[in-house]
Amino acid sequence: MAAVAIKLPDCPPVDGIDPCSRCGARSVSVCGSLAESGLRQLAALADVQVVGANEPMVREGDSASHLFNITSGSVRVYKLMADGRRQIVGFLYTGDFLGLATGDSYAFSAEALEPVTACRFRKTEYRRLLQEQPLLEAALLERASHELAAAQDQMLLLGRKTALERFASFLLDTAKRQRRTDSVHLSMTRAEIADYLGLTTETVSRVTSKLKTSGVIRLVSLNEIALLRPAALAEIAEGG
Amino acid sequence: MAAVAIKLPDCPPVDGIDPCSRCGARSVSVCGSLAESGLRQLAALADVQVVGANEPMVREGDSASHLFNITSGSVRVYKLMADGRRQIVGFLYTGDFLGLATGDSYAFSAEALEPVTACRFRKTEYRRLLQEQPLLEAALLERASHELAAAQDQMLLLGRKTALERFASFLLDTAKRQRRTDSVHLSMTRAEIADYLGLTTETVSRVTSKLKTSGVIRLVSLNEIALLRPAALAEIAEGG
DNA sequence: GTTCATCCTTGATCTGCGTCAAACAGACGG
DNA sequence: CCGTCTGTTTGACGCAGATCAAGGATGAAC
Repeated sequence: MAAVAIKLPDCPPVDGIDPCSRCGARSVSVCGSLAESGLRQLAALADVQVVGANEPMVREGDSASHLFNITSGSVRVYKLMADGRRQIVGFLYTGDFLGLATGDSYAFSAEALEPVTACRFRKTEYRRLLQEQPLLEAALLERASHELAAAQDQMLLLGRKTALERFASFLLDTAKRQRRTDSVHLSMTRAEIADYLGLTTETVSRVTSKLKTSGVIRLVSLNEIALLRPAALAEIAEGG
Repeated sequence: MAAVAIKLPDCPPVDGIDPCSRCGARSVSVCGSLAESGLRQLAALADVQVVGANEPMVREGDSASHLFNITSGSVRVYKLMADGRRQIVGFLYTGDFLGLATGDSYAFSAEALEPVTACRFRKTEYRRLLQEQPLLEAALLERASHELAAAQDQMLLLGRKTALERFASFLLDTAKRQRRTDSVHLSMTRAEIADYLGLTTETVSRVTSKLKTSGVIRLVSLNEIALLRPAALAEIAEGG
């Protein structure tokens, strides 16, 4: 089934009942930078989109007509080579923005990892709004800066870290993004972790076992990992 | 010797003789987005900095007090691990902006590859100017988007490409940034190329020889490579 | 509960690139 | 011109992680 896009009714100017004001993602999104009036303008441009697990949101090469703000769920963003090699360039969660690194056409594909809701904007309309809302533009620039810094961390990881260091870094980073310190929930498969870390499924499985055996982590379930010794994990992640 | 920073005299409001209007980098920099008045404001904030080859511009961990616009020369931007492993996350050339991916402190070091001139700005002052000059902010956001897309390409390269594919990609990308199609000038050493591509000096040397032997490139000198068959190089870069 | 499909783990073997080592080539000062 | 220094190239060998292969766990459908 294709992703569903529902056009919201134009927001009536009644404080407190527009969709954004009740949106749980607002505090962690770029739209959190906007005041009432700006928020109403933004809401007027938004399609609320519901995407089922493993359904596509954008496809590499397609004309980059839309931008997205993830309001719940998680997303894999990846690039493919002609022979099928895949590099996942990021996982997105509630509050993340999809479409920053975009020219005329998308340079990546994005699919829901688990059911996703997102606000979808026409790029042209969003651009126009940015001109009127410098706070939103500043928030986007801030977000882009953080993503760029994260991308540089990932380059260090992919270019210079060992398999064990990569996985340790991944666990810590994911925990941090989930605002947790002693456990991580993994909404992706081992194969997806591998394609994010520049490894294979087997290697991810092996380093998981290694950390388990050495008492640094514990598998509560397949997707839930307890970080028993976060400091040791950090030490490993930095090559210590 | 430490980098020299010269404070420019406040620009007199005489058209045509302020430093920016004669700056060769303007057309390829974010400041190209500014009109006369904005440009004068920007010039008033700028220190013109001259940095000798291999001298530092920013050091990882230092408080991120300045931003830079490279007006000539080239720069290596890199991250280090505790044991000395280095990942070069980018090479900067004329027109490039240094400091986008920056929080409170620099997450990378940057050093001149060859003698560099740059406009240096206090971050606090630059931020204030951004609020008054939405065109500049938009240009920066645009720049950040491009860098993010480039970072994703680099993740694919580091995570999934072979040594030969990495080097071919590097040659094409560098040629493109130099607006050339049939030759590349390399202002960095083999070791620096290696640290950019997640390889070793020896491997870079070996793949260079391989491309040379197969007639795809020719070494005009150590730093000047002729691209004899650019299409073949592109094919290799994409894994074809 | 049973069946099926998907995902995960573990073991054996292979290989691309790293490591170690040595010769070679420009650049520069004297 | 020669010696020195730094950077590059090439060869021999080793290893981290890929590949190949086989079981084991998990969960959804019925």
